[in-house]
Amino acid sequence: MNIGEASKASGVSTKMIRYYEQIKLISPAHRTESSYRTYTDNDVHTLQFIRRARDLGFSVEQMKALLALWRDRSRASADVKAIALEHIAELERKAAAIAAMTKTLKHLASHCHGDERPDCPIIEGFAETLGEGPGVPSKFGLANVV
Amino acid sequence: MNIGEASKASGVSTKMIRYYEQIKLISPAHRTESSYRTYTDNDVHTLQFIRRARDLGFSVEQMKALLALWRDRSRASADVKAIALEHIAELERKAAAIAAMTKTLKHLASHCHGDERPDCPIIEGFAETLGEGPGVPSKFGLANVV
DNA sequence: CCTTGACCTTCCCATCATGGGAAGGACTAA
DNA sequence: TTAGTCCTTCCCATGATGGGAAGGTCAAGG
Repeated sequence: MNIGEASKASGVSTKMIRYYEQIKLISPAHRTESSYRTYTDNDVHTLQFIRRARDLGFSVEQMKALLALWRDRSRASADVKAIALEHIAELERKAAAIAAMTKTLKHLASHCHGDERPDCPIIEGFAETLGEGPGVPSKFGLANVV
Repeated sequence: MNIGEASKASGVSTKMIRYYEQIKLISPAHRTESSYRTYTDNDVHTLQFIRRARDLGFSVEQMKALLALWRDRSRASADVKAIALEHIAELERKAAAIAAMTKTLKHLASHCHGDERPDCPIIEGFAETLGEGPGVPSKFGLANVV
């Protein structure tokens, strides 16, 4: 089948299928004489696998590892579980960061009248020095999580 | 003061200060004769404002709006609150998406022995057709949230 | 047989916020 | 004066995704 049909069958856009091929997440599709990509049911199966992993938030790198483990029938289930647990930890870290932001914002918002008057604890909270000193010089601040 | 000092004082990297100037989030810094950027305490205050808003997950666009409201002493607190509430809603949407992924993954992982044996419900869960049909053709799948 | 429309191809660009690094100029302390 | 640290601009990379242009291919219907 053509790339469009494979896309519909797998739920992965044609753009992404070509991209996944380019970055070698999947092997190059067979081509017709006129260089159209063709896909087998097996290829679609792989694409579905990718879509499900992606929908669970796995990165391309993690999916590469998962695909390799999927194909390796003799691998230990512990190998798969390790990737999953690591990803769960990552998700929980992000959830915690989001929860912290939400909590702070809700706190500020709850003290804001939200009417026509100008005084607003939210914006004052951003403006006031809260004794934090120099900010976290981290490569990955809270913002990257959102 | 120079950009390096302003960076340390505000917690915003020099790279980002220049970037924020470029995209007009902040106004162009004054320059010395040798075209070094110089910053006043007031400029640093603005940068701190930006850093705090950023740490709470606001986008550059939202920060533009917040800065304008900050400077406008006659604006209604409702205007600020609206932005904050919208952002809270966005954060909660992301938190929900992450929670859904985490739940699914934990469920799969809990049924995986995690030993040397090859059978693994996690990877089988990705591989099996679960009757989902064509995937969500959305521009923004779950994955974008992470 | 030819046209039309839907598909396919590759290539380049944009997103968002951030950092890396190179090449070269400016300043400061010894 | 020299060494070292700062500054400047410019270009490139990230990750996963989409948009769109320019042009080739294919199938159905007149």
